[in-house]
Amino acid sequence: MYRVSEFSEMTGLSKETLRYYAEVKLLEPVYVDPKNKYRYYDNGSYLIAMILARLRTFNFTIQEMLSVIEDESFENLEHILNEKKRNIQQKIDELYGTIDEIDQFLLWGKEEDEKC
Amino acid sequence: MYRVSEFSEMTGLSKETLRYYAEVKLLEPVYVDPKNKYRYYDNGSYLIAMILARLRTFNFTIQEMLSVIEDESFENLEHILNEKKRNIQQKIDELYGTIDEIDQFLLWGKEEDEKC
DNA sequence: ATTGACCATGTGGTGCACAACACGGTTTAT
DNA sequence: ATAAACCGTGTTGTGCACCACATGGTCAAT
Repeated sequence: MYRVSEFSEMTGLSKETLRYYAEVKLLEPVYVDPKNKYRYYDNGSYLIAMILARLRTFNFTIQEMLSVIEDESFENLEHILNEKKRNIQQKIDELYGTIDEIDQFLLWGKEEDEKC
Repeated sequence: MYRVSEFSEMTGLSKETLRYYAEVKLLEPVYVDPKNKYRYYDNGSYLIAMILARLRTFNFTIQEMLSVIEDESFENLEHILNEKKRNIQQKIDELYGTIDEIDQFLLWGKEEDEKC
């Protein structure tokens, strides 16, 4: 059983982040001392925290992470990750589209120059 | 000289957006009636509003638009647009990086499966 | 003169994921 | 016992680009 400070160092998630994750039911402490209200985490928490930290680097939102966690067996994790990949690809396509638009705009500027 | 409502319809920028753009000195009305405080725009404003609307579709931030507008001759516009293109390309590269990371994570999951 | 459409200002809210306090209680080490 | 280190809650702030009021004044047409 680890207290927040220790768990924070173990996982790389700040105390505030841990508190927030508990608040949004993303990663709740396994035990809360009724006297202190001190929150305790264990090795199971650690495993989940590691996954969450990873998902965060994949730009997962809290909602998306919740959908991963709610499925305790992680059966859908692969599916969700593939969906995420498609989302990212879509963003990439949009960005390429923006580059195209900028190119057209630049081209339009040149044409105007020629007219003058 | 156009009043906000008319100018809003002409440009596709909402009244609130116009007000906000005036506040941040991005597009100020050419004339403000001292009695009314009514704000008036003209054809010059229209040209600038069109450019701003365009830049907005290119995901320009207010600060970036300001840097475009401050240079009244638009001499640096081409340069700024090219810089923007590089920024976008960088974001695209990052997103591809994220896809790679997800792929590695998925691969790691498969290896774990094999061990079991 | 009255009604409806227009205008301005000021304030608060939006979404996201926390960070940064302040305040007060608790635990641990000396 | 005392001080340092830790813990909790609650509240506010952050950045961005607006949107949505509420309030009160103004303009145009009838």
